[in-house]
Amino acid sequence: MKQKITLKKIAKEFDVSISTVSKSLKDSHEISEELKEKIQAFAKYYHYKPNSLALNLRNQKTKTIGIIIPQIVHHFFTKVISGIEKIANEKGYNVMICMSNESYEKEVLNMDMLANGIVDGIIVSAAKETEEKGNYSHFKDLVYNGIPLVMFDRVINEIKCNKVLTNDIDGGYLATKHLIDIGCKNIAILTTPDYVTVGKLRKEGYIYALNDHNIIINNDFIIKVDEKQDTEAQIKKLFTHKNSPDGIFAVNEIYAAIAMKTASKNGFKVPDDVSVIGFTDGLISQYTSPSLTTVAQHGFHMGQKAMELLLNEINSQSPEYKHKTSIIETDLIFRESTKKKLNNKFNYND
Amino acid sequence: MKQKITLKKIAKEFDVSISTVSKSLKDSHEISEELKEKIQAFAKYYHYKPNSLALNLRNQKTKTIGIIIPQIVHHFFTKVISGIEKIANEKGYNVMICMSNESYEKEVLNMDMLANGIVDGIIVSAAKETEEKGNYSHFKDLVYNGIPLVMFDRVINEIKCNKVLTNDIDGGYLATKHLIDIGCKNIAILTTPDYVTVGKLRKEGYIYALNDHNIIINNDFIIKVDEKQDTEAQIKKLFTHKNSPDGIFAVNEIYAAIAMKTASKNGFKVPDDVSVIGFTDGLISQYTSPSLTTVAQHGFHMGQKAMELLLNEINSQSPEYKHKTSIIETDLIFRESTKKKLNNKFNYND
DNA sequence: TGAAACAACGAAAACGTTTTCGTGTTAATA
DNA sequence: TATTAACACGAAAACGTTTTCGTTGTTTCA
Repeated sequence: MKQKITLKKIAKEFDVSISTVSKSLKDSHEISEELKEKIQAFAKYYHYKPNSLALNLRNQKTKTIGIIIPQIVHHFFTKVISGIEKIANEKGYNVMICMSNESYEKEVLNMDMLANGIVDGIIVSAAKETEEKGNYSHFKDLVYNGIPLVMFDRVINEIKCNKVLTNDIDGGYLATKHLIDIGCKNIAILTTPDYVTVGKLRKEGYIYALNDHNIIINNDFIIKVDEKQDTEAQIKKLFTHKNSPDGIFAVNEIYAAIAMKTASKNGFKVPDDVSVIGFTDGLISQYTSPSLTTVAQHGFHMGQKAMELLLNEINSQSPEYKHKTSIIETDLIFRESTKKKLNNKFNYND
Repeated sequence: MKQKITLKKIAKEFDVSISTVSKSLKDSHEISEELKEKIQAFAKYYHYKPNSLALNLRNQKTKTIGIIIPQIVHHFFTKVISGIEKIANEKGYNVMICMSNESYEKEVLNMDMLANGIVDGIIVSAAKETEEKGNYSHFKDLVYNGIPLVMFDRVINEIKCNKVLTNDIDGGYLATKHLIDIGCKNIAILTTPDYVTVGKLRKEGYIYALNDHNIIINNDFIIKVDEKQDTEAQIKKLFTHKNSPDGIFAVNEIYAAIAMKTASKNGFKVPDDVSVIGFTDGLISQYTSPSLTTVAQHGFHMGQKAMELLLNEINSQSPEYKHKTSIIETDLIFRESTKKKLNNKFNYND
């Protein structure tokens, strides 16, 4: 591999000192116009670019931030990344993305790697395994070392850092209430095991909504999907029961899509026999048919907010920076997988 | 922000030299057991980790590779990233992902940024704008500077570097031939403008297949989707024509999904009235209904291959490394959006 | 003519490592 | 007792920058 051109090499070429070259390229008044021009021309010809590593080392900052996400093949996370990247770019920052693949060990590894000087701050969404294990010492170390940190979506309460989260409870409530509003009586939920915080919270919203409307919770209608098993088989139970649901709230769009397919296969029409509502406004929701009514999570906005909070902390000089938590509200997007609202009587709740 | 612990600080603490500390932490035999233990304990207590920037600068390599992709909210690209990341990880490399957002300028910017020492090699898929402009000097500079480079999917022929590409012509051929095989006579294609190479190639495959089966090309059936306009409106023309297609080949899954919706809206049933086949096996293809027959592009595999080629070049000492081109074949995935193959007569082509 | 000002450049430190090559002390050997 | 080996450590260079603070040699002014 060809050797890159450096200040030292230019210096040798003109038989001057490194300082002189550096100053010339910065157009310093200390250097004669004549010499400057020659050096600048030479540098340009050889495409001289200062070595970033050296600069970063000297400046003790890299203008790079790190992101650790559980998965990259995931619409929501890529939306968040886009949001982060937009703000980062506007402020002259670069972005380094790492994947934990939902593994605790990889999350720790990535964090160690990022924390050793190569980034000015870190944005992370916790791996499922981390949430399951409950071992958060790597986050604590990060905070202890004073490295700016923002957690988003899958945040950990006991870590003192900036946080950006979806109002999951409210989202779950909204979704469930919408099913109630359109006349559903038997409302099921497809959720995750409780250690996945967002699933748990969305389920709480579901329960609040049912309680508020005096609907009795039916535990047969709460399906905690185990992803190690066959998802469809677990959902199928809903339709083979004696009383099947007329509304389904899925905490993500994959579960919603599978629910719609499973419903069809078992002779239930969406939305006539059963209304389905999802969470996260991804591609599936838009392009499946019937298209999916869903709770929009505004991932792009979350990313922007996360980056803003991170920049705040990075640029804050004060040693006892005050961490912020930003809650992003959800919105319902009405599409074809839920029945239209009944308009033949007044709805005092509106 | 708290100051990070460094060799220098440890050295001062024990009133020894930096070298002694460094050697102690590397468990060098040159240092007495007694001192080593003390220093190691101290370092561990304060979570000492060598500064990566300093190490990278010294070693003249970073064990990091850069990826530049046009978009991140895109199933195929995230699949490729996963593949790259898997191999990278196995070999102890980290991955830095940048987005060009299909912009030539951002592509150049990202490349300049990566090329200044912070990565050992770069994997890139060109932005649409770059393909449109035809200005490839940033790639040439990279190669000129001897920085290992792999291009994938959207590759540029005249750049001398490693390449990984989908057999797009063959994929287009396969898709079209399948439509012919199931009995379609009027086959339309939804493609991109010609400057998007992959779209152009897939269209070529389409044309080859039609020619091979003596079907006359109908220019009304070749829709080059202009994404600045309303996509659905452009597709709708197909169904309002006097003779509408009974088969549609879409060069990506979004176009396919929109085609299916548009067909439905205009009273055409999929697959009974019109069979639809897509390209790229993404989430939409799997979860839409009817689920989409599609040409699988094997993004994960492409990513793995790209990383392997890159590592080959990085680890190659020889100055005139021989670049390789790896072509990844496509596969048809049969689902519900195309009619079943007719089995009532022998098909000698099978 | 002497001091002061200025122009044009170089030396060196600093960022944090690793590693080669000393160097001084003690112990073993001839 | 003189030489050598082993031991335990330090100095310094190197990676590539930037920047502060000299250090020259020339010019200006009283």
